[in-house]
Amino acid sequence: MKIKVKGIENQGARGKMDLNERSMIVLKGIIENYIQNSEPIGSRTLSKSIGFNLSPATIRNIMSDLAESGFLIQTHTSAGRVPTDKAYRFYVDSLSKKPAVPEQIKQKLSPVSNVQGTPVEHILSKAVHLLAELTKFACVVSTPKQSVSRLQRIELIKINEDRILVILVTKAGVVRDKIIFVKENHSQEFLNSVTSFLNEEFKNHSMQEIREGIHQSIVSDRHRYHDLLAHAVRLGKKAFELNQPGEMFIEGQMNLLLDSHFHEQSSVRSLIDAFEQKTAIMKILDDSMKNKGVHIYIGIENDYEHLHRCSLITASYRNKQNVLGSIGVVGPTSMDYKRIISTVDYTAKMLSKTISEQSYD
Amino acid sequence: MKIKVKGIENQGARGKMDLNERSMIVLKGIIENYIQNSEPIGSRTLSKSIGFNLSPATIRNIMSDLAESGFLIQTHTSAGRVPTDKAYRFYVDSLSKKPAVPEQIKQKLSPVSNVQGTPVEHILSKAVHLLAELTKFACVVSTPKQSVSRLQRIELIKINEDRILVILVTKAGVVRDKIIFVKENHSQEFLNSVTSFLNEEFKNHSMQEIREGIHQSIVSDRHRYHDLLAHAVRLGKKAFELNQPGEMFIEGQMNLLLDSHFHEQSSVRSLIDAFEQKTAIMKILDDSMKNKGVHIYIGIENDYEHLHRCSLITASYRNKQNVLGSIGVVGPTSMDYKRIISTVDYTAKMLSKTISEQSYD
DNA sequence: ATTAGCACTATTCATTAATGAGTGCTAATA
DNA sequence: TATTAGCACTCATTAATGAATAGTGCTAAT
Repeated sequence: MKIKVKGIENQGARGKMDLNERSMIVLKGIIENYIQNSEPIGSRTLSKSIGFNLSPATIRNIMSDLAESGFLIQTHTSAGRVPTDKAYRFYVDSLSKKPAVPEQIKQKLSPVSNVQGTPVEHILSKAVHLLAELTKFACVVSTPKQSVSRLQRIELIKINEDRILVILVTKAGVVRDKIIFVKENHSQEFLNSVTSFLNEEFKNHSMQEIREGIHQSIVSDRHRYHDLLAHAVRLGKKAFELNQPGEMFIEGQMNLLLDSHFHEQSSVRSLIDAFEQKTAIMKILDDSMKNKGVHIYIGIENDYEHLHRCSLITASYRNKQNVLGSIGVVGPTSMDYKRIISTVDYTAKMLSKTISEQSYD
Repeated sequence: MKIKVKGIENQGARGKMDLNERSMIVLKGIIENYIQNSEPIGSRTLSKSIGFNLSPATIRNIMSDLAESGFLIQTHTSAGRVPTDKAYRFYVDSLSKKPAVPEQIKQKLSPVSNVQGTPVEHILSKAVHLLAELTKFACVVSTPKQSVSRLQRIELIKINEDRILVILVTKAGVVRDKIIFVKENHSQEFLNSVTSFLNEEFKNHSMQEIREGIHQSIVSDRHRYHDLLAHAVRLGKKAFELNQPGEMFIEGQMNLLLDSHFHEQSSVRSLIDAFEQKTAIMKILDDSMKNKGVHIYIGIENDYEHLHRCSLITASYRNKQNVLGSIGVVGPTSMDYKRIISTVDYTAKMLSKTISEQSYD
């Protein structure tokens, strides 16, 4: 991932820098210009706009080298050169890790924290909405993962002879419900016993732990409960089964189709597919939950082919205990990385703060 | 809304029909062709495609009349004519109210009914997803209205000294949660008393009724409860306050931008705006809940200016007791009304059936 | 009342030429 | 030896032109 330059080691007239560094400047110049204007810049214009005193011809040589080592490509013979994914990768790696967040953006995102007693889903959807408005790209957020979140409370409510409504409240403040079907006709009183047993036993444990431990935990308590026990095992098992796939909110998809980089028929189809299937983007969001900080997936780095012309900037959000989910931006590879990275980072932090305050601890 | 024709009353050679009826046939022909091909049809081609033996010249005269009475417009002097909103209105009004649903569509929608124990939101999102896939337009569905749905159960769960989690379960199978903030530090036991009081008092009542009646109902019971009462009033009031705006799921927005009718810059902007704001579409969905059956809003008939180039086809869905919400399609005014109407109608019915089965009765 | 025929109009498409941005190479330069 | 000026070349974009086409409107004949 290092820049490769033709093997000339001479220090230039201005002493300070070798060729290597100089070509980095040129590359950066090209990238930033392309990000701004979405069109290739010529050697002449670049030679003026760049701080250095370099003639167009020299820049042409450098550009030629950069093209050879895979940082630039030409769409046709006499067109300017355009950055490749490799170039963007170099660019974002060279950015200082913590870009400042403009005050204006902070202002616009402030409504996220202004949510007394709203369900987590609403906070998420507000956040992703604002993010889309700010970035003018498509934005996604995954809802808190059930498996890692810890149990605050479980309720079993009898619906009729064979149906029980299960409500799971997690520490993260997420309420999940589902219906389970049973063969025996339990009374609500009986369900209440089971409920308090399950609450007592499993409060503060993660869903994952509960699913894994429910059998043995109950078995070890066998002498305490009798008839209750067998049923509690059965009900609990069903209740804690997670059968809901992770959800995802999407906003601003239409912004993408407006973007000049996706004007071709084929790109549009790809995008529609990517957002219709959801699984690919979901996987990336899941992946980004593994490590802290902002994650950047540039073009071809995405496993999913339909996203090869996109970059994704994601960051996980969390409460005090756990990483819960991820929020991110999907845009063209030529997006303004500085701005988007800082915005996503800030949004994720706001989200974490807000949700932590709402969490049930 | 009647067709206006130049006042010639003579019965033609083929006897059966006067001019009025004949021009209707012509109009219908133009509309159906335009729906199919998205481009104006000429008098010559139309004269062949139409069943009648009418010369192009005659058709031109008729078209001229239709244009004069506002059913057709010309984009430029020598172009074919294109149907106006008025024409589409005539067209859908002339359709038999119950078009058949193709078996293929029924097949594709069958997954909607295949949902053991899934929350209503998931059913809705699956339905709207499939509808978008089928119609290739943008589709929307509103979540069940809180106000009309009847209470199945309320739960009050203590979170900490000043926060209580309220869970409302409605007969429709919707679970809503929110946190309320209180000044007094109630024990969970106390909350349990309040809970069972509220459940006993208000089960099977609509949220609307509860909100209106909570005061007097409790007052009339004053002699039964003492300290409990004052608090129950306070808590209940907060608990049943609806502070969540109606939600809406959207799918397939991107399909619209692919459509040739929205290729102009300005149309695209309008669409993005309409889907970003949501309120306008939400209002239409709400409106369509008032009456049974399929509702059709054509172009200019929509109050919201940004939707003037769209038609909306909506239908409400319900459980056994109440109308809950609406599902609909947003497409160009030149959509294939026959197909879309029957598809939306069928989807709404499937949805009603599925949700009724899941409802808690 | 209907229709054939013709003049008229506007779009669309392909062709052409002019323009211009940008590169690659070579020879001159510091 | 690195840099630069100069020039030829390529390719895309644009505008202008003209032919072909689809369609109407009107008038006169049926």
